[in-house]
Amino acid sequence: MARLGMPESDYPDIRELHLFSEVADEQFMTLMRGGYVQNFPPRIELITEGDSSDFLHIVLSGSVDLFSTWNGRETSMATVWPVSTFILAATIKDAPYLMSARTLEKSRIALIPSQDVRAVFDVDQGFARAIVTELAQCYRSVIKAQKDLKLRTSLERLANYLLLQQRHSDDAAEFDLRFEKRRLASMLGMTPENLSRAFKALRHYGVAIDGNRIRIADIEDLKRFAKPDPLIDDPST
Amino acid sequence: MARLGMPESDYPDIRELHLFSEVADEQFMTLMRGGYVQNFPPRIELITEGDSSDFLHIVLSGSVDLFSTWNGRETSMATVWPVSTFILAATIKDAPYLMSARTLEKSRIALIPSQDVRAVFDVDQGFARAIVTELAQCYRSVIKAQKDLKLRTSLERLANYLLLQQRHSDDAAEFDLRFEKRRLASMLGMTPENLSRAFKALRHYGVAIDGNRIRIADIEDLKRFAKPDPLIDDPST
DNA sequence: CTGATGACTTGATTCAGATCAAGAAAACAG
DNA sequence: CTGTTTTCTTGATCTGAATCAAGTCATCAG
Repeated sequence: MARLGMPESDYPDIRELHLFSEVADEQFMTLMRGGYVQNFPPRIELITEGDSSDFLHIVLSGSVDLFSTWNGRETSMATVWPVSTFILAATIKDAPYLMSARTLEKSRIALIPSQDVRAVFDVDQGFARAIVTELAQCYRSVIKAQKDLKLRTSLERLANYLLLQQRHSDDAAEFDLRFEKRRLASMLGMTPENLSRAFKALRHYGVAIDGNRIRIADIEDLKRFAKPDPLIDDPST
Repeated sequence: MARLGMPESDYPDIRELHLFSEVADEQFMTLMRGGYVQNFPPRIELITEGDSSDFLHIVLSGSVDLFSTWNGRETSMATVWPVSTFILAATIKDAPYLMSARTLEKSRIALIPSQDVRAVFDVDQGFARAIVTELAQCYRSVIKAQKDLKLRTSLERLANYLLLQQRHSDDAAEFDLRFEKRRLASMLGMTPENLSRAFKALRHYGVAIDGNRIRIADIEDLKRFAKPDPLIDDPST
């Protein structure tokens, strides 16, 4: 967890992010020079909801769980994979975090002071445009998640999640779940026990599970049940 | 529903919107000249999810329900009151609508061609900045809604909704519900039957209901149950 | 006023999903 | 390798909420 300056070797990965690709060189260097990089062990809480947003975070490697709590309950809201940013909205608005974040595994995180982000946003047209696109994308993702939650049962959510993960694995008939089941359950808005039962229930539609390994015998069969909809399940639109 | 040009009398209301307040006069006029205004009767579907986003919509009077459907089910996602815009994200991204919209009552709606919005966005720094703020605000609103849904029971959601409406009514002990109960139920993610029972259940915490009239006998009592949290319930943060 | 329509309420029942409890399997530390 | 811890699974039970079915109330056109 030692504090390092931002190593130049990390610049290219960040530069390739949609968010930074159109920033002028000079402004990009301003952001990089002001930022730094930390390596975190697993399960470290990076930010806590309610705190003020001092840094824009970028996951360079590992993964990060965004979660929220209320009245002793907790729920996973999203998982952030490399290379992407999180809590952009709070940074831009200079408002408190609405979600907490913790590392899921050993992770390398870049931190860029929020005031630098806001300053560059004010002077760099390309950066401003990229931020707009990014925020619009984030907004639409959450809307899709909300539709998923309000319109589907937990079994339907799981079925569609599996179809999406399969596409993510180049349509292979077999693939591994990307994270542990207890968190998957929380993401899908259900308990671990119920997830276990849901996997069993999907056997009727040709889904076999062995540990983290998923095998989908007949995609069309599963699709008939899951009824995937690009307006909910397609992350790109 | 007759098509009108945009009457100049509507300019001031739109100009006062946060989104347009920083736009240069010239660009503002461009947007206004390209737009137009329509009056719609109640329950007219303005846009349908999946369609391409040709216009940015602005509610000048009346109100609009944003809802989504899947597999024969339907849910209300949000209600838009004057004067504000909707489907900004789709307009900016030039992506299909994720939600449908219908008027709840007789409503006056301004429509501004999406391509004009994108064009002005490209040349007007003040507009770009306002769009970012607006999108960040929208994003955070949906995150709050999702926390509300995932972390609370329907009874808790109703209790917090009532507390919010009361604040909205200048903390009066009595106030009217702003829309019909069947839509409130859908907004809160429950059935009309269950909403009815939820109102009865809240009598234990001093909530009296007569038609659309709500009376909260002891706010502190209700708060003890509802446990309102600014990170979920405060629309301004 | 009267009948019709749609909104709301109430009760009975069903169902999805949570909770509780315990055991099995896997991961991990020493 | 061994004991410990954690995750995962399975079964039993409970609960929040949906559904089904009637009935009440309000609104409104004629």
